[in-house]
Amino acid sequence: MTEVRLREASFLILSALASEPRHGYGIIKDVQAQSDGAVVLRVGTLYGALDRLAGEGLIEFDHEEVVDSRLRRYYRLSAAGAGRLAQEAQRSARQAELALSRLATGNGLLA
Amino acid sequence: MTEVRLREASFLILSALASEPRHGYGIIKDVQAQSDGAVVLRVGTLYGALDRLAGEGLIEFDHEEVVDSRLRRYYRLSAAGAGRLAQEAQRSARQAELALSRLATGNGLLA
DNA sequence: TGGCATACTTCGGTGATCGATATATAGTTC
DNA sequence: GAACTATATATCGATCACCGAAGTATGCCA
Repeated sequence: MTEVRLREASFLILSALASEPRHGYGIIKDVQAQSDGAVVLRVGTLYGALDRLAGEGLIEFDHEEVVDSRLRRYYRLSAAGAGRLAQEAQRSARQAELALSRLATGNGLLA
Repeated sequence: MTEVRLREASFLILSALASEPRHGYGIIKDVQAQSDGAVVLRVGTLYGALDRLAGEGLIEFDHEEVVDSRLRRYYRLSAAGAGRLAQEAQRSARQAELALSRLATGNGLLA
């Protein structure tokens, strides 16, 4: 376990890129849509995380394009990023399942 | 979204207490067992988190006992903590499921 | 006697995220 | 045409959860 765990924001960014390459603002919108508006990814978090994730090789620069005179910089998930995301998602799912089963096992804590 | 999200360590602590009241060292052991040894909760993280979670009303002091001349301070999950854990676990499970389904939708990223 | 497991305390460091500010274009509403 | 919202990226100081390490102490086992 020297491996550093993914924070939630990083997880959501990788998840956003798992469906298709997206640009920064598109990632923010996807994360918001993904969670029914519950999770708002801050720009300060996003652009910092994008640099870091690219540095770790989990995402890659895809291409740039200009739409309505505005630059869009697209990123895609790398193979390493996909593997990492899959691993984290499985771990996360196991933890969630365990927590829910423990809560359900009549300890009277849940109404 | 003013609500602060649970970090992984805090989630695992609440999950450990979801089955029964435990003392600090017992929580560390449970988290380790929960994850087949993959997640090691550090003592510095634990005792800090315990104070914080108690301050937020998510866990409560249960009782103290002395076993083999060593003090054990037990904590239990509060009703608020159980609700919060359930909510976080459901959100986490949804996110994990979505990420996995996106990865599986033939983007060629996963071998 | 030395080592390992148990058990809690404290505290400095780090880094991911927050929150705010900045710049710029396009479209909408009054 | 002024004001506002949405789109789009950049930057930077502050915060705080978590890490990592060291300390104190007891009991058990070889």
